[in-house]
Amino acid sequence: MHDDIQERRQFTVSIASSVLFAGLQFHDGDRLSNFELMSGPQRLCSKGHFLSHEGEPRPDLYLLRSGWLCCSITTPAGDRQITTIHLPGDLVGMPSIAREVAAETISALTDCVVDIIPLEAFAVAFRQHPRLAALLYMSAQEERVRLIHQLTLVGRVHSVKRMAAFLLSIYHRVRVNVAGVDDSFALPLTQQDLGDATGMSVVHANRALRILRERGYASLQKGTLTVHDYPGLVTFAGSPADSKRSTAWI
Amino acid sequence: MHDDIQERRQFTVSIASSVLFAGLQFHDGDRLSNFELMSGPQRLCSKGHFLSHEGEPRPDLYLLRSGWLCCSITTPAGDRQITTIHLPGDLVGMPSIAREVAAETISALTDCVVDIIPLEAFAVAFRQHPRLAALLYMSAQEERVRLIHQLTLVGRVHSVKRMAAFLLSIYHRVRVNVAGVDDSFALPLTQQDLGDATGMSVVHANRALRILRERGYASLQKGTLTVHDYPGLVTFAGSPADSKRSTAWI
DNA sequence: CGAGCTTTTGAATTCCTTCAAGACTCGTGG
DNA sequence: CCACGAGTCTTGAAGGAATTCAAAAGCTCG
Repeated sequence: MHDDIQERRQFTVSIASSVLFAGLQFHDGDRLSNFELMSGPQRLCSKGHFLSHEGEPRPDLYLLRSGWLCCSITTPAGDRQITTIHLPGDLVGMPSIAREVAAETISALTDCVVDIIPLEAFAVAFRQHPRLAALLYMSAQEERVRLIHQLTLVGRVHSVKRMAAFLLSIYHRVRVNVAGVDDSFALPLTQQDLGDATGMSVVHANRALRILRERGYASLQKGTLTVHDYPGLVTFAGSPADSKRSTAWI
Repeated sequence: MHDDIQERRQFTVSIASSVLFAGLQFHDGDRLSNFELMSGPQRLCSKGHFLSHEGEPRPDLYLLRSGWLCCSITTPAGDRQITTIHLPGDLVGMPSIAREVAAETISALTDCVVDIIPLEAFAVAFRQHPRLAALLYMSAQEERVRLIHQLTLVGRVHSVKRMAAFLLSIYHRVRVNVAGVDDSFALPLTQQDLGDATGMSVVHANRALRILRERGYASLQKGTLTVHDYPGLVTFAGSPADSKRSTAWI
């Protein structure tokens, strides 16, 4: 199925959070226009504002063009759990597609630009572009794996290692997604956000960060995350190596 | 897109964990045979044994015919996090499809019968049965929502409510999936399993269950879960009401 | 330049885990 | 049929981990 590929095009747009499609190449017959049908009117969302709220009927779907977003859920007790961090190229809001009401609140960590994707685009994709549909499906599964790992982290790993693993997961995604990132990059998350993502209080998030800094693994200062000792951090976090993606069945 | 549906068929098989397709009806043109192409050789797995292990290359995909399965991840420290409970009708092992290596360990909570689904079946589904592919996609998104809720539970909800919400989530799934279930049904999970699923120790799981029993919400005895006060349990757990699924875009 | 958000630290408290030990259950083999 | 052992359930007690409370200092943006 792979062998007949002659002309290829490289995409730089990722589909669904955390899945970068840069490495994937499409048969030319698929055409870049597959993606075009998925773009709609643009929308701006400035830092701290919301794209949609949990419980809202018929939420839109977005393709994040620039900036960082995060998705979160608020408990009846008023606590917030951040479930996903979205980087440019991510498809945002997909989980709610199978529901009548938005499953998550989507908020902007920085100023953002998004395309609003018409629902109809997906119907077209599934009817007429099976390869694209299959890739969308794979990226949804990839996202499930990410959530499974996050769940394991939050449920079973102590705070400092948890913070280490979480920072690493973002670091990895940013490195693939964004050009010119070295050991240091802008991380637009407050310590409150880090706590809400890893399931700990702000105070404890701060202490976890301090320990990581003191041990020389990584430090977060003025919105910049610097990884001082990458191998050490990986060993300390004990996070499983990401295995490569397999697309053979498509 | 919906209007031209004349003859319908009702399926009783669910696709992907937690998503029951009983309520969905297919256009007759889709044919039940769409499902046939997804069934392969059967395999038995007796209680306590494993269908596949985390890290194993090229794991199989399964359709669970009877029995209960669970998927889990083991941390470097040796702790286990149960990520999903699978009921009959569930598609099991999908998250690993996008990886070269199994993301989860799949183990049998009871004696089980599964069909092994050839990978090729999915390629066929996406190429030739777009409606089926779209439904598979939706169920993957549904599963993401379930994971998001579980993550929120584990990260942000105190132990007793967490246990209550977890039991409720299983109760709901069992009620839709299995015929003849009333307020009482066999729950093949040990307290260790409940702890591993909700991110608490066995001892604490036991205490959480005791409190739920003492307050008259629900009790788990000899492998049977009995919900004594459903409305009370729902209120106590504070779990968000499941909104209906929307399939309009297909 | 001041208000509000964020970061940081200490101290007290609460929640949860670990350890330990006894009771119970269930399947197995004598 | 009973005894045994492994796994499960249950409870108490001690210790550890994370939260909450509180307060000060730093930052940022209008």
